[in-house]
Amino acid sequence: MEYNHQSLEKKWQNFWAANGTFEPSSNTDKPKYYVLDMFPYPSGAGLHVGHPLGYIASDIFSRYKRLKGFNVLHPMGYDSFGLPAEQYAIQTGQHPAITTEVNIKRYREQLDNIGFSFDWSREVRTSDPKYYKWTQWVFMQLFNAWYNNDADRAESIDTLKALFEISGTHGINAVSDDNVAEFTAAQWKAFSDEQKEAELLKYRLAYLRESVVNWCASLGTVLANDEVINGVSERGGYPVEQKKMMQWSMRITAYADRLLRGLEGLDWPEPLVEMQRNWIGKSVGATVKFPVPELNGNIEVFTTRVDTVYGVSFIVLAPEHEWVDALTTDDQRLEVQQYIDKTSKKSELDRMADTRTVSGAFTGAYAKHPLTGEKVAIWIADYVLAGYGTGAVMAVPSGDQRDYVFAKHFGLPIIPISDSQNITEEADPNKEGRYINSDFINGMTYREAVPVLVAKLEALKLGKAKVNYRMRDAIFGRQRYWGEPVPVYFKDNLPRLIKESELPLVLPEVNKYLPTETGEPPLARAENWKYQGQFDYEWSTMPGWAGSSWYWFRYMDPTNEDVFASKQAVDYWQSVDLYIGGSEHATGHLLYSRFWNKVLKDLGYHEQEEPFKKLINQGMIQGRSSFVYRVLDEQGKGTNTFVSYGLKDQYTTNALHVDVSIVYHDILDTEKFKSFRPDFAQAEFILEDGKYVCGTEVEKMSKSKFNVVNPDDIIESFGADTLRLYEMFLGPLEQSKPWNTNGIEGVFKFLRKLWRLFHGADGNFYVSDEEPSKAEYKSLHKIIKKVEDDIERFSFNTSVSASMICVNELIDLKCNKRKILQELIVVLQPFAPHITEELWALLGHQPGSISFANYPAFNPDYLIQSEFAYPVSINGKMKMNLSLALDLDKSTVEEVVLANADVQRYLDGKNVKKFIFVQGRIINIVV
RNA sequence: GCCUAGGUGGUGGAACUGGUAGACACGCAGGACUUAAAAUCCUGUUCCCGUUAAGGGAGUGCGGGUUCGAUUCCCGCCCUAGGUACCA
Repeated sequence: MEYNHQSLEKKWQNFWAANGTFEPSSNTDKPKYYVLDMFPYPSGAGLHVGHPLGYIASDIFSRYKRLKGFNVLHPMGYDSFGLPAEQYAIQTGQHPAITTEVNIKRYREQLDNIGFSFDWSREVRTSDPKYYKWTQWVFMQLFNAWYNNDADRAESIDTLKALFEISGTHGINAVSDDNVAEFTAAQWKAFSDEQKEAELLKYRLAYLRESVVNWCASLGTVLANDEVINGVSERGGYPVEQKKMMQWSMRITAYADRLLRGLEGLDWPEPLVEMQRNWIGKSVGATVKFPVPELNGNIEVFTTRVDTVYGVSFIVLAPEHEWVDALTTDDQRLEVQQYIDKTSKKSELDRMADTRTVSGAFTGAYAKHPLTGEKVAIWIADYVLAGYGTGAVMAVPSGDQRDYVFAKHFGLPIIPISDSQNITEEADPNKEGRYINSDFINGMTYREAVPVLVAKLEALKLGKAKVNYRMRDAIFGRQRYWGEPVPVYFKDNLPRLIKESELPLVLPEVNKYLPTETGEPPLARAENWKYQGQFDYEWSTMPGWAGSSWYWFRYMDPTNEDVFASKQAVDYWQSVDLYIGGSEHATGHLLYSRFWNKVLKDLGYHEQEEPFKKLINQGMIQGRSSFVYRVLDEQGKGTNTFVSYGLKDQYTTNALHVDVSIVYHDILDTEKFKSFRPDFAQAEFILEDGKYVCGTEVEKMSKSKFNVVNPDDIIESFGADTLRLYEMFLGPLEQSKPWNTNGIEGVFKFLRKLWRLFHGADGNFYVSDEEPSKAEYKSLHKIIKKVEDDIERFSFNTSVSASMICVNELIDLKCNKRKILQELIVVLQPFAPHITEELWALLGHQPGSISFANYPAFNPDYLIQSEFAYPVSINGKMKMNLSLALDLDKSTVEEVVLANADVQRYLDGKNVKKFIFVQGRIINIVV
């Protein structure tokens, strides 16, 4: 029988599904291993060939781990709440649940074709009420928690209430809103229920408060910072403006430092760790207060260079700073007001694009320098951001380039503060010299000055050491329909949780998926949707990241109706050992997941500080578009003639995308092209060498560019095993690369050769029971070692190459020996599961048992010593590698050395006096 | 600007801690089989010189350095991709 991938692959996919082959055993002594993929949003376009890249890699690793004796959890599901389904609903009136269901079905079919070892019995969908019941439950845990800085962990809100009962706010060290009240235990007890709730809300990890948000009018919703790219929405690219709104937020800033520290122990790609570090943006410095006698208060600034405080020659406030109005003198009022008007009109984009122009306005007011007592002018300028630090900076023109430019532009003093500064052209922020013009720190170095200054400011109560973070609390509400309802109702204008027993709070039906006429979110349209028939529910829904911020727990125990996952399951599976997904989630999903994981840990639901131990970012697969060149006539109109790529420069042409499915090795199938579009039916071609050559370009895969390659088509022609191997063979997993079907025949041939190795010319299966030769064992054990090493370091492209070499060698040796092939197919099983299952069964093993066979043990004795290169030193210092010459068993050590040209050259005729051996190897040569 | 990754044949890419650069595959060229084509198999394929060959020279973005030996390590520069940006 010839290699028939179509029947063979279907057969095994059905077998695996029918037998639940990949459900991990619940009762086992095997060590556990949890392999997770970032679950997809099921979009209407279906999968293209780029989507499964990471899934194939994780599947190879999962299968490999099973062969290595692990109890592997490898689940899959759908992140099925999201904007596209809702946009579609708005346009068509179709309920998003229906669209989602259809899309999921299509995804599932496509995924099934590839032969993954997912345990589908554990599938989760974030839009399923049985699932989002627990997303709502997690929200409740966050609502019912506060962050105790002294314990450095979240605690139940009940412990905070208890502390208030005993001593009021005295001694509380919590992460909270800025505007918390101070009160005694007696005052607390005297508070009304509403007052207490209002106060507690300022401490909860999930809280409601008025905040400046990224409002996207086109999408009709607010967006988190990571959903805004360059001032426009990540989805759709619509403009985003700043707006004050009552919003649900998550107090992720409470975890800033733990999120930062936790990065150190993770086996994650360095760029990704770096991205999270930058996002958290820790800066260590100090706050300094500049008294303003007129207002009977202080302007507080944050600085990382408190040592430059004597170089302060003015203060700059953000135009939005709350004191600007009160500070501005009557003389300056007009100018200040004009400046504020001007900057507030600038969009976020303009403000960023325009970083070169210096602008600002003087308020007319002065503050007192905290140490010298001198008058310091107060300015406003839009280079100071209201949202970072205190929204005010102390300007040190000699040490900060922006302050320098500003001072030069407005003619403000520039005070040098260090004997090593050169400030004739620009600011000089170096920390090398000793201070000048700096009163009591004159002559000190940077290291000496900082602690003394901080101590002095603290003694004066005009400053203290402070750590600042760039990360903001995460906005949690979305004014959209297709998301988890927030399990909250309003009583006396204050949010209250519904009871746990009332979960899930099911998404109500609405007549339209748009905001109401009064601008309320779509959920406000739901009729008779009131808690206990009288209280309004929260109308905003949770953001897209809610459901994905804890889903790895649900896979551990997906059908449990009593808890999000049983204690037993959580204790067993612990956390994800290997997580594979794209790096685009660096500052969104991966940060929020770590946050929720830590909260759930603090509240005692599990014991893992981090959810994902090892992370791999697979690269993106781009499309490779093909072009034809239409000749234009003298009026610039398109003719019916198309010129081949190599000759196009002789004509005036315009390039048109042509469907990649009618192009083979960049040669256009001109007949198919004629039926590609009706107006091409009469097309004529100017050929080169009798062929029409297409131009190519690497672009994003998209329908409009006709460069989408559907995995189903590849599987139809070449099979799932070929697709899997080829995706891996394409290059390093982490690297982004364009899809190019051109090379796929190479791996297809490889599988066919493997098949033919077991089959005689008559097409019958045939293996020999003869004892394999030394050379045959060598081939086998080379691949065992190579593939094992490569899988462990996720170098799948090289393991595929090694497999090809091995099969070629066995073909040259005409080896069809049972002992060799049996182990070879186990090694190949993770990559090409279908063909190997078939061969395994043909060898007489129980069907399906290959998935849990033992990975063959590597035996170094089968390899000659030359395979082990090792370094050798000469006279104890020089290192060289003797791998080349040790091939011959008969060689004496002298012969070995003399056979190596490099060694000879180095020895340069000198006599070898002595060889130093350790464990039968030369490690040193003395001359 | 800053951070991170990378730059190797016609193409995708190998070379794991410095040790025969270009594995493996695609493509291309030639050959076998065939009336022919497809499929399959075999041979060759970094570039330059050498009629073939033997042989020689150059070569991993550019310029230096360390080393017996550098794609690999160090210094300076150029380019590409991703991230980030008045963050005080």
